Amino acid sequence: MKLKSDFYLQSNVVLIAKALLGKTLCTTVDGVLTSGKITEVEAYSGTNDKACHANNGLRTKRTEVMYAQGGKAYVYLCYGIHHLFNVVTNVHDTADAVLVRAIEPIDGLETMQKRRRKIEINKTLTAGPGALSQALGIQYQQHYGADLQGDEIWIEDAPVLTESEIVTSTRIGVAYAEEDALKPWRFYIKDNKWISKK
DNA sequence: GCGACGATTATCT
DNA sequence: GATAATCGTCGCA
Repeated sequence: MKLKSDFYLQSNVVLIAKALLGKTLCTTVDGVLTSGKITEVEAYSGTNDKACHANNGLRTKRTEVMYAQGGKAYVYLCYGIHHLFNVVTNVHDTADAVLVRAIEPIDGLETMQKRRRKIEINKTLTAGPGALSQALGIQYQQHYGADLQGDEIWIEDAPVLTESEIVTSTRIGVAYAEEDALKPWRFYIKDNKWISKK
C-alpha cells in the first residue's frame, strides 16, 4: 500500500529517515515498473544543518521544492553526472528532506540492469545515490518536484524496523558542512549487502 | 557574465 | 587509493 501523505508531514526528519528504511521505492518511468527496498538513507534539515542545500533559509529555484509540503521528490544533479533522489518532508516552508542512498532491487531487474549498462547484477546496480536513481530511471529534469502520491514515483509502506536492525553513522560527502558533518544522520539496515559504504 | 565546485562513481594503477 | 568525467547553481562583479 502506498504511503499516506500524512507520513511525510511529520516534523522530525530524522525519525522519517529511519522509518523509510525497509519500505519500497517504486517507479514506472517509461511504463516499466522498477522497485527496490530502501536500505540506506540520510536526513537533511532546512534549519541548523549546513549540509542541507536549503540551509540558512537559502531559497532558490533549485531548493524551492524543499520548502513545499512534504511528499514531493527533490531531485538534483551532482558532479554534473549523477541524479540524486530525495524525499521532501515536513510542512510547507520547512525545508527538510531525506536522501535515499541505496536500495535492494525487487522489480524490473532487467530494466535496471539495462539502464545501468551492467553485465552482471551486483551491489553497484543500486547501492549508491547516483546508481539507484539511474536504475529507477529518475532524472532531475523530469522528476524534480514530482508528487509521491502520483503513479510515476511512490513509496510502498512496510513495517518500521526495530532499533537493533538499524545502524547509525555520520553522513557521506558532507565534510564542507563543518560541525554539522558530525551529525549522526545516516541510517542503514544492519547486515544488508545493498549499502553504498560501510 | 564568469569561475569554482559538488549529498558520486567508474576506471584506472 | 587516486583521479577524471561533466554541468547546473551559486556567489560575486
